[in-house]
Amino acid sequence: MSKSAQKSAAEAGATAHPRKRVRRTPEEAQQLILEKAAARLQAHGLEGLNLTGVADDAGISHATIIHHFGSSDGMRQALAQHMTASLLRDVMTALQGDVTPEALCQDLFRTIVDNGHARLLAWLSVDGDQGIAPPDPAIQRLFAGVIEQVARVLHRTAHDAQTAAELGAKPCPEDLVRARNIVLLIATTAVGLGIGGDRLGPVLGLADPATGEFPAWLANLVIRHADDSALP
Amino acid sequence: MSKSAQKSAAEAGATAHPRKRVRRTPEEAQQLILEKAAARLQAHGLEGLNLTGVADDAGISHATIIHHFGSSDGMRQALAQHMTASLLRDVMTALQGDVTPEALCQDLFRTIVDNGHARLLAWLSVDGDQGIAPPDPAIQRLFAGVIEQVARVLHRTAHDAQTAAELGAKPCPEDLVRARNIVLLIATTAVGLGIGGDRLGPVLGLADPATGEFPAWLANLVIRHADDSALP
DNA sequence: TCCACTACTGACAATGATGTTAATAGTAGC
DNA sequence: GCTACTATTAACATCATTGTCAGTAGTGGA
Repeated sequence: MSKSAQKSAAEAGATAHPRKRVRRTPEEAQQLILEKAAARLQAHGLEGLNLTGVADDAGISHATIIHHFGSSDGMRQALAQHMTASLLRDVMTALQGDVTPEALCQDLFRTIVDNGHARLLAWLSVDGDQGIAPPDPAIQRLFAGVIEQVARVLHRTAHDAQTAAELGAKPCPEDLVRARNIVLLIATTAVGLGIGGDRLGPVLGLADPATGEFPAWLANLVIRHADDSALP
Repeated sequence: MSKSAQKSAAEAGATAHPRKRVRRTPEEAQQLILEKAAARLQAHGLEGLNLTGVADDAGISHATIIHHFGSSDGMRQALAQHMTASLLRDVMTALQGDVTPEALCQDLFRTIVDNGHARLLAWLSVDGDQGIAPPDPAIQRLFAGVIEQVARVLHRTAHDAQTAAELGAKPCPEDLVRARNIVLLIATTAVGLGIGGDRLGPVLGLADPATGEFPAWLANLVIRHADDSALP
């Protein structure tokens, strides 16, 4: 039981001096808290994502976190939304650039596994007071953008039509349907890898599923299937 | 916060009578505990999977669980192995029967989502003292069997060779490689769906990802790709 | 300068989970 | 029946975390 890594440099002195107060705007305070929370998640896993731990790292009292997020669960929900949005923005950028699907999958899986997105989502799903909160509108828009962009890539791959005009045009409905399925597949796979990949891989004879050849295989599978029609 | 559903019928009287003791063999006791634990997991989610809760449901004291499994974490590890083995046996049976891949995927996903396999794995990965324990030899064998059987199905689909002789033969190495990837893909997807499927689906415009057409789409994608060669 | 507002804090209470221990009670073997 | 063994138990001790509350201290606006 690795119940270490608590309490940062704060309160090293013997006599408990009242802490020097720093007054921030609510936005600044929330930003600071989410920053430290994300760092703790990555460094110590989810058990490090508690009020006192995050508060210590941020140099504030845990009551302050409750003040801003309402509860411990509120903090984690906010962090999940924060991380998801950031991740989706990265994916969007990659999709708009000239990153190959293989490279995108590899990057995405590695990021999710390393940064703990999957585990945070898992925690919320498992222990959260209200499960995973419904994504806010900004995240919904980001997802919609990713789907649309994937549909464009599918269309391009299938028809070899690379003119700027066609790429800018609205994707056709069939491509959108495929894109939805593909995004769901990639997202769920990423979460699954983040949770059980390190155990599942060795059992299946695949050393490091999140960074080995599996992501490339998956990307290839999805892309090559792009020009197939729907179910027979 | 549904913090109810604690304490079963036990100890309803005012005066705390000493509990009637039932002495079981260790196997019986462990069986009973795992049974009640699985039921609690399905009914109340993971927060119901604690010593006192399971003990109350089983009509025993929580110290008994510690006696048999060493710790709270030990109980959950054992439950994970128990459920995984049971699930793999079901998959094996389905693969050996004449179940279509689409139906198999749908069944598998629904089972995992409903029974909480994914969430339990998630918990172990997230909060477990030692993460997810390495699968025991029995589970390793089950996985190997599933991979081999999937390889056979791939071979059959690709070459249309349905003679009993060919089906019984050892699968060729390329089929095995594909089977490994496919099993990993299906497994991680199942876990991902169990964790975030209910939130992810609506966002992506897919109502019920675990039981809708997504599983069939995925099975189809995997099977139709079976005769493709490796990465280009 | 003063004042209202609120971000912030320390101390406390409540909770609930986990694990330990010494004692108790079934049960198998003699 | 007696005894050794151990499954089982109640009570206790520990611990972490969460949340509350009344008071404190920065800060912007008058």
